[in-house]
Amino acid sequence: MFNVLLAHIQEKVTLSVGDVDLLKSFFIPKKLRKRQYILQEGDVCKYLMFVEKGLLRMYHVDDKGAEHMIQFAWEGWWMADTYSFLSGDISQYNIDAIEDAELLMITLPNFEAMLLQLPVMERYFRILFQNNIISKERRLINTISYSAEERYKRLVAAHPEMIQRIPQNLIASYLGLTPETLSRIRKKLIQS
Amino acid sequence: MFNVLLAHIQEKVTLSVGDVDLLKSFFIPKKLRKRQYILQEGDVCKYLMFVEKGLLRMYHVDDKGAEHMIQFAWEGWWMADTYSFLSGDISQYNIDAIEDAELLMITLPNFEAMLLQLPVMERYFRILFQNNIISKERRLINTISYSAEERYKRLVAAHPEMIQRIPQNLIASYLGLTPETLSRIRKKLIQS
DNA sequence: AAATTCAATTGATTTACATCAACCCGTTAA
DNA sequence: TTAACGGGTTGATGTAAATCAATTGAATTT
Repeated sequence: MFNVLLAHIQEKVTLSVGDVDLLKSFFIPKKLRKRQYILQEGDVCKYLMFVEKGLLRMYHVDDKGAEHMIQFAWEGWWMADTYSFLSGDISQYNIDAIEDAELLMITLPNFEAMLLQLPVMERYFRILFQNNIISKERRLINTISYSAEERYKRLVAAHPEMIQRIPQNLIASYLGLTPETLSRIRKKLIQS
Repeated sequence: MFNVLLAHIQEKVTLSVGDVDLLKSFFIPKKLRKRQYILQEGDVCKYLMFVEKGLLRMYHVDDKGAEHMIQFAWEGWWMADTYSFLSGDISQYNIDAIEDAELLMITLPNFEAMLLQLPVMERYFRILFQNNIISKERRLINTISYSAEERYKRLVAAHPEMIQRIPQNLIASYLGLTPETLSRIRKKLIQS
């Protein structure tokens, strides 16, 4: 159950055997069926979630009812509305499962306790957040600087796994496009 | 010289008098004139920079020579190409001064030494990076989900200081717009 | 104070992408 | 076995924002 999480942490920092047991005690395991919500707009995001298995998406629904994909997370990724989780304010976002999933979840009180009792986890999360900033920045540059076609090509180059695993209409939304536009772009790229 | 930085850190964590002296020793002060580069595309970002005074911008230049503003930083903000700084790879970005500036800079070796010698700074940077993720996520949602006019209105509401202090053509670029489009949006909003 | 550069505005035109609508295919389900 | 649904494609049309171009005004430099 904790295999993926422990591997992920031990890539970045060192844990003793005692640390591992203590660490595990802060988490709650949870299984999700495909299409099942774990966070809905208007609720507070009570957990930081690590994906042991499966695939999640976080998305925002705008005034016109259109969905905008913020993030995907599969094995080895964390997922949460960071702002809602840390502040306790209600979330603007939804999180649900694209594929059946197994999660390890931690509450804010447990997260804070964990950081105090296992100071090495401050380092783990600092590094994790660092990397997160880098990838968010990249994505932002891409959306601001490039055309739809270039954005898609860059995504294929940078994250081919995403293209394979995630339905095309969700990829379109992630790129800030309609499904029709992405379909036409792909057609054009295949032909040339 | 260290007033703004120390206040910023002590908002988030507690430093002893000894800590403060040690902390200061890791930083290099630097003054920048308006228009002066501190990072150019193709160079490695050697420093994490804290702005004590003045105003900086980080931007990306695309294939067609167009500039895209990634971030602004004034008193109390950190600035760097995080990826280049941490990885040592060359940067795709430029950083220069919009107004004369005074910086406190730290190298990667000193950054790492600081985190080891002052573990409380792990916490400070974890919190800093957390907040950074939240604001990057917000900006991304805005660019993906809203029209040009709505994006501008949301920026005015969220960061009125930015509108006052930063030239309009740079704001346009930050929003992913041409200066002409932003000018027309403003005209329309003033009239109504 | 003249000259040069930089920033903002306005108008005319173009274009990338969205929207609307119909249709197809494969899966799930009644 | 026939609906019903989700996901993808294709075509016709609309529109928000980009591009191109000219003008004015501010700010720097000489």
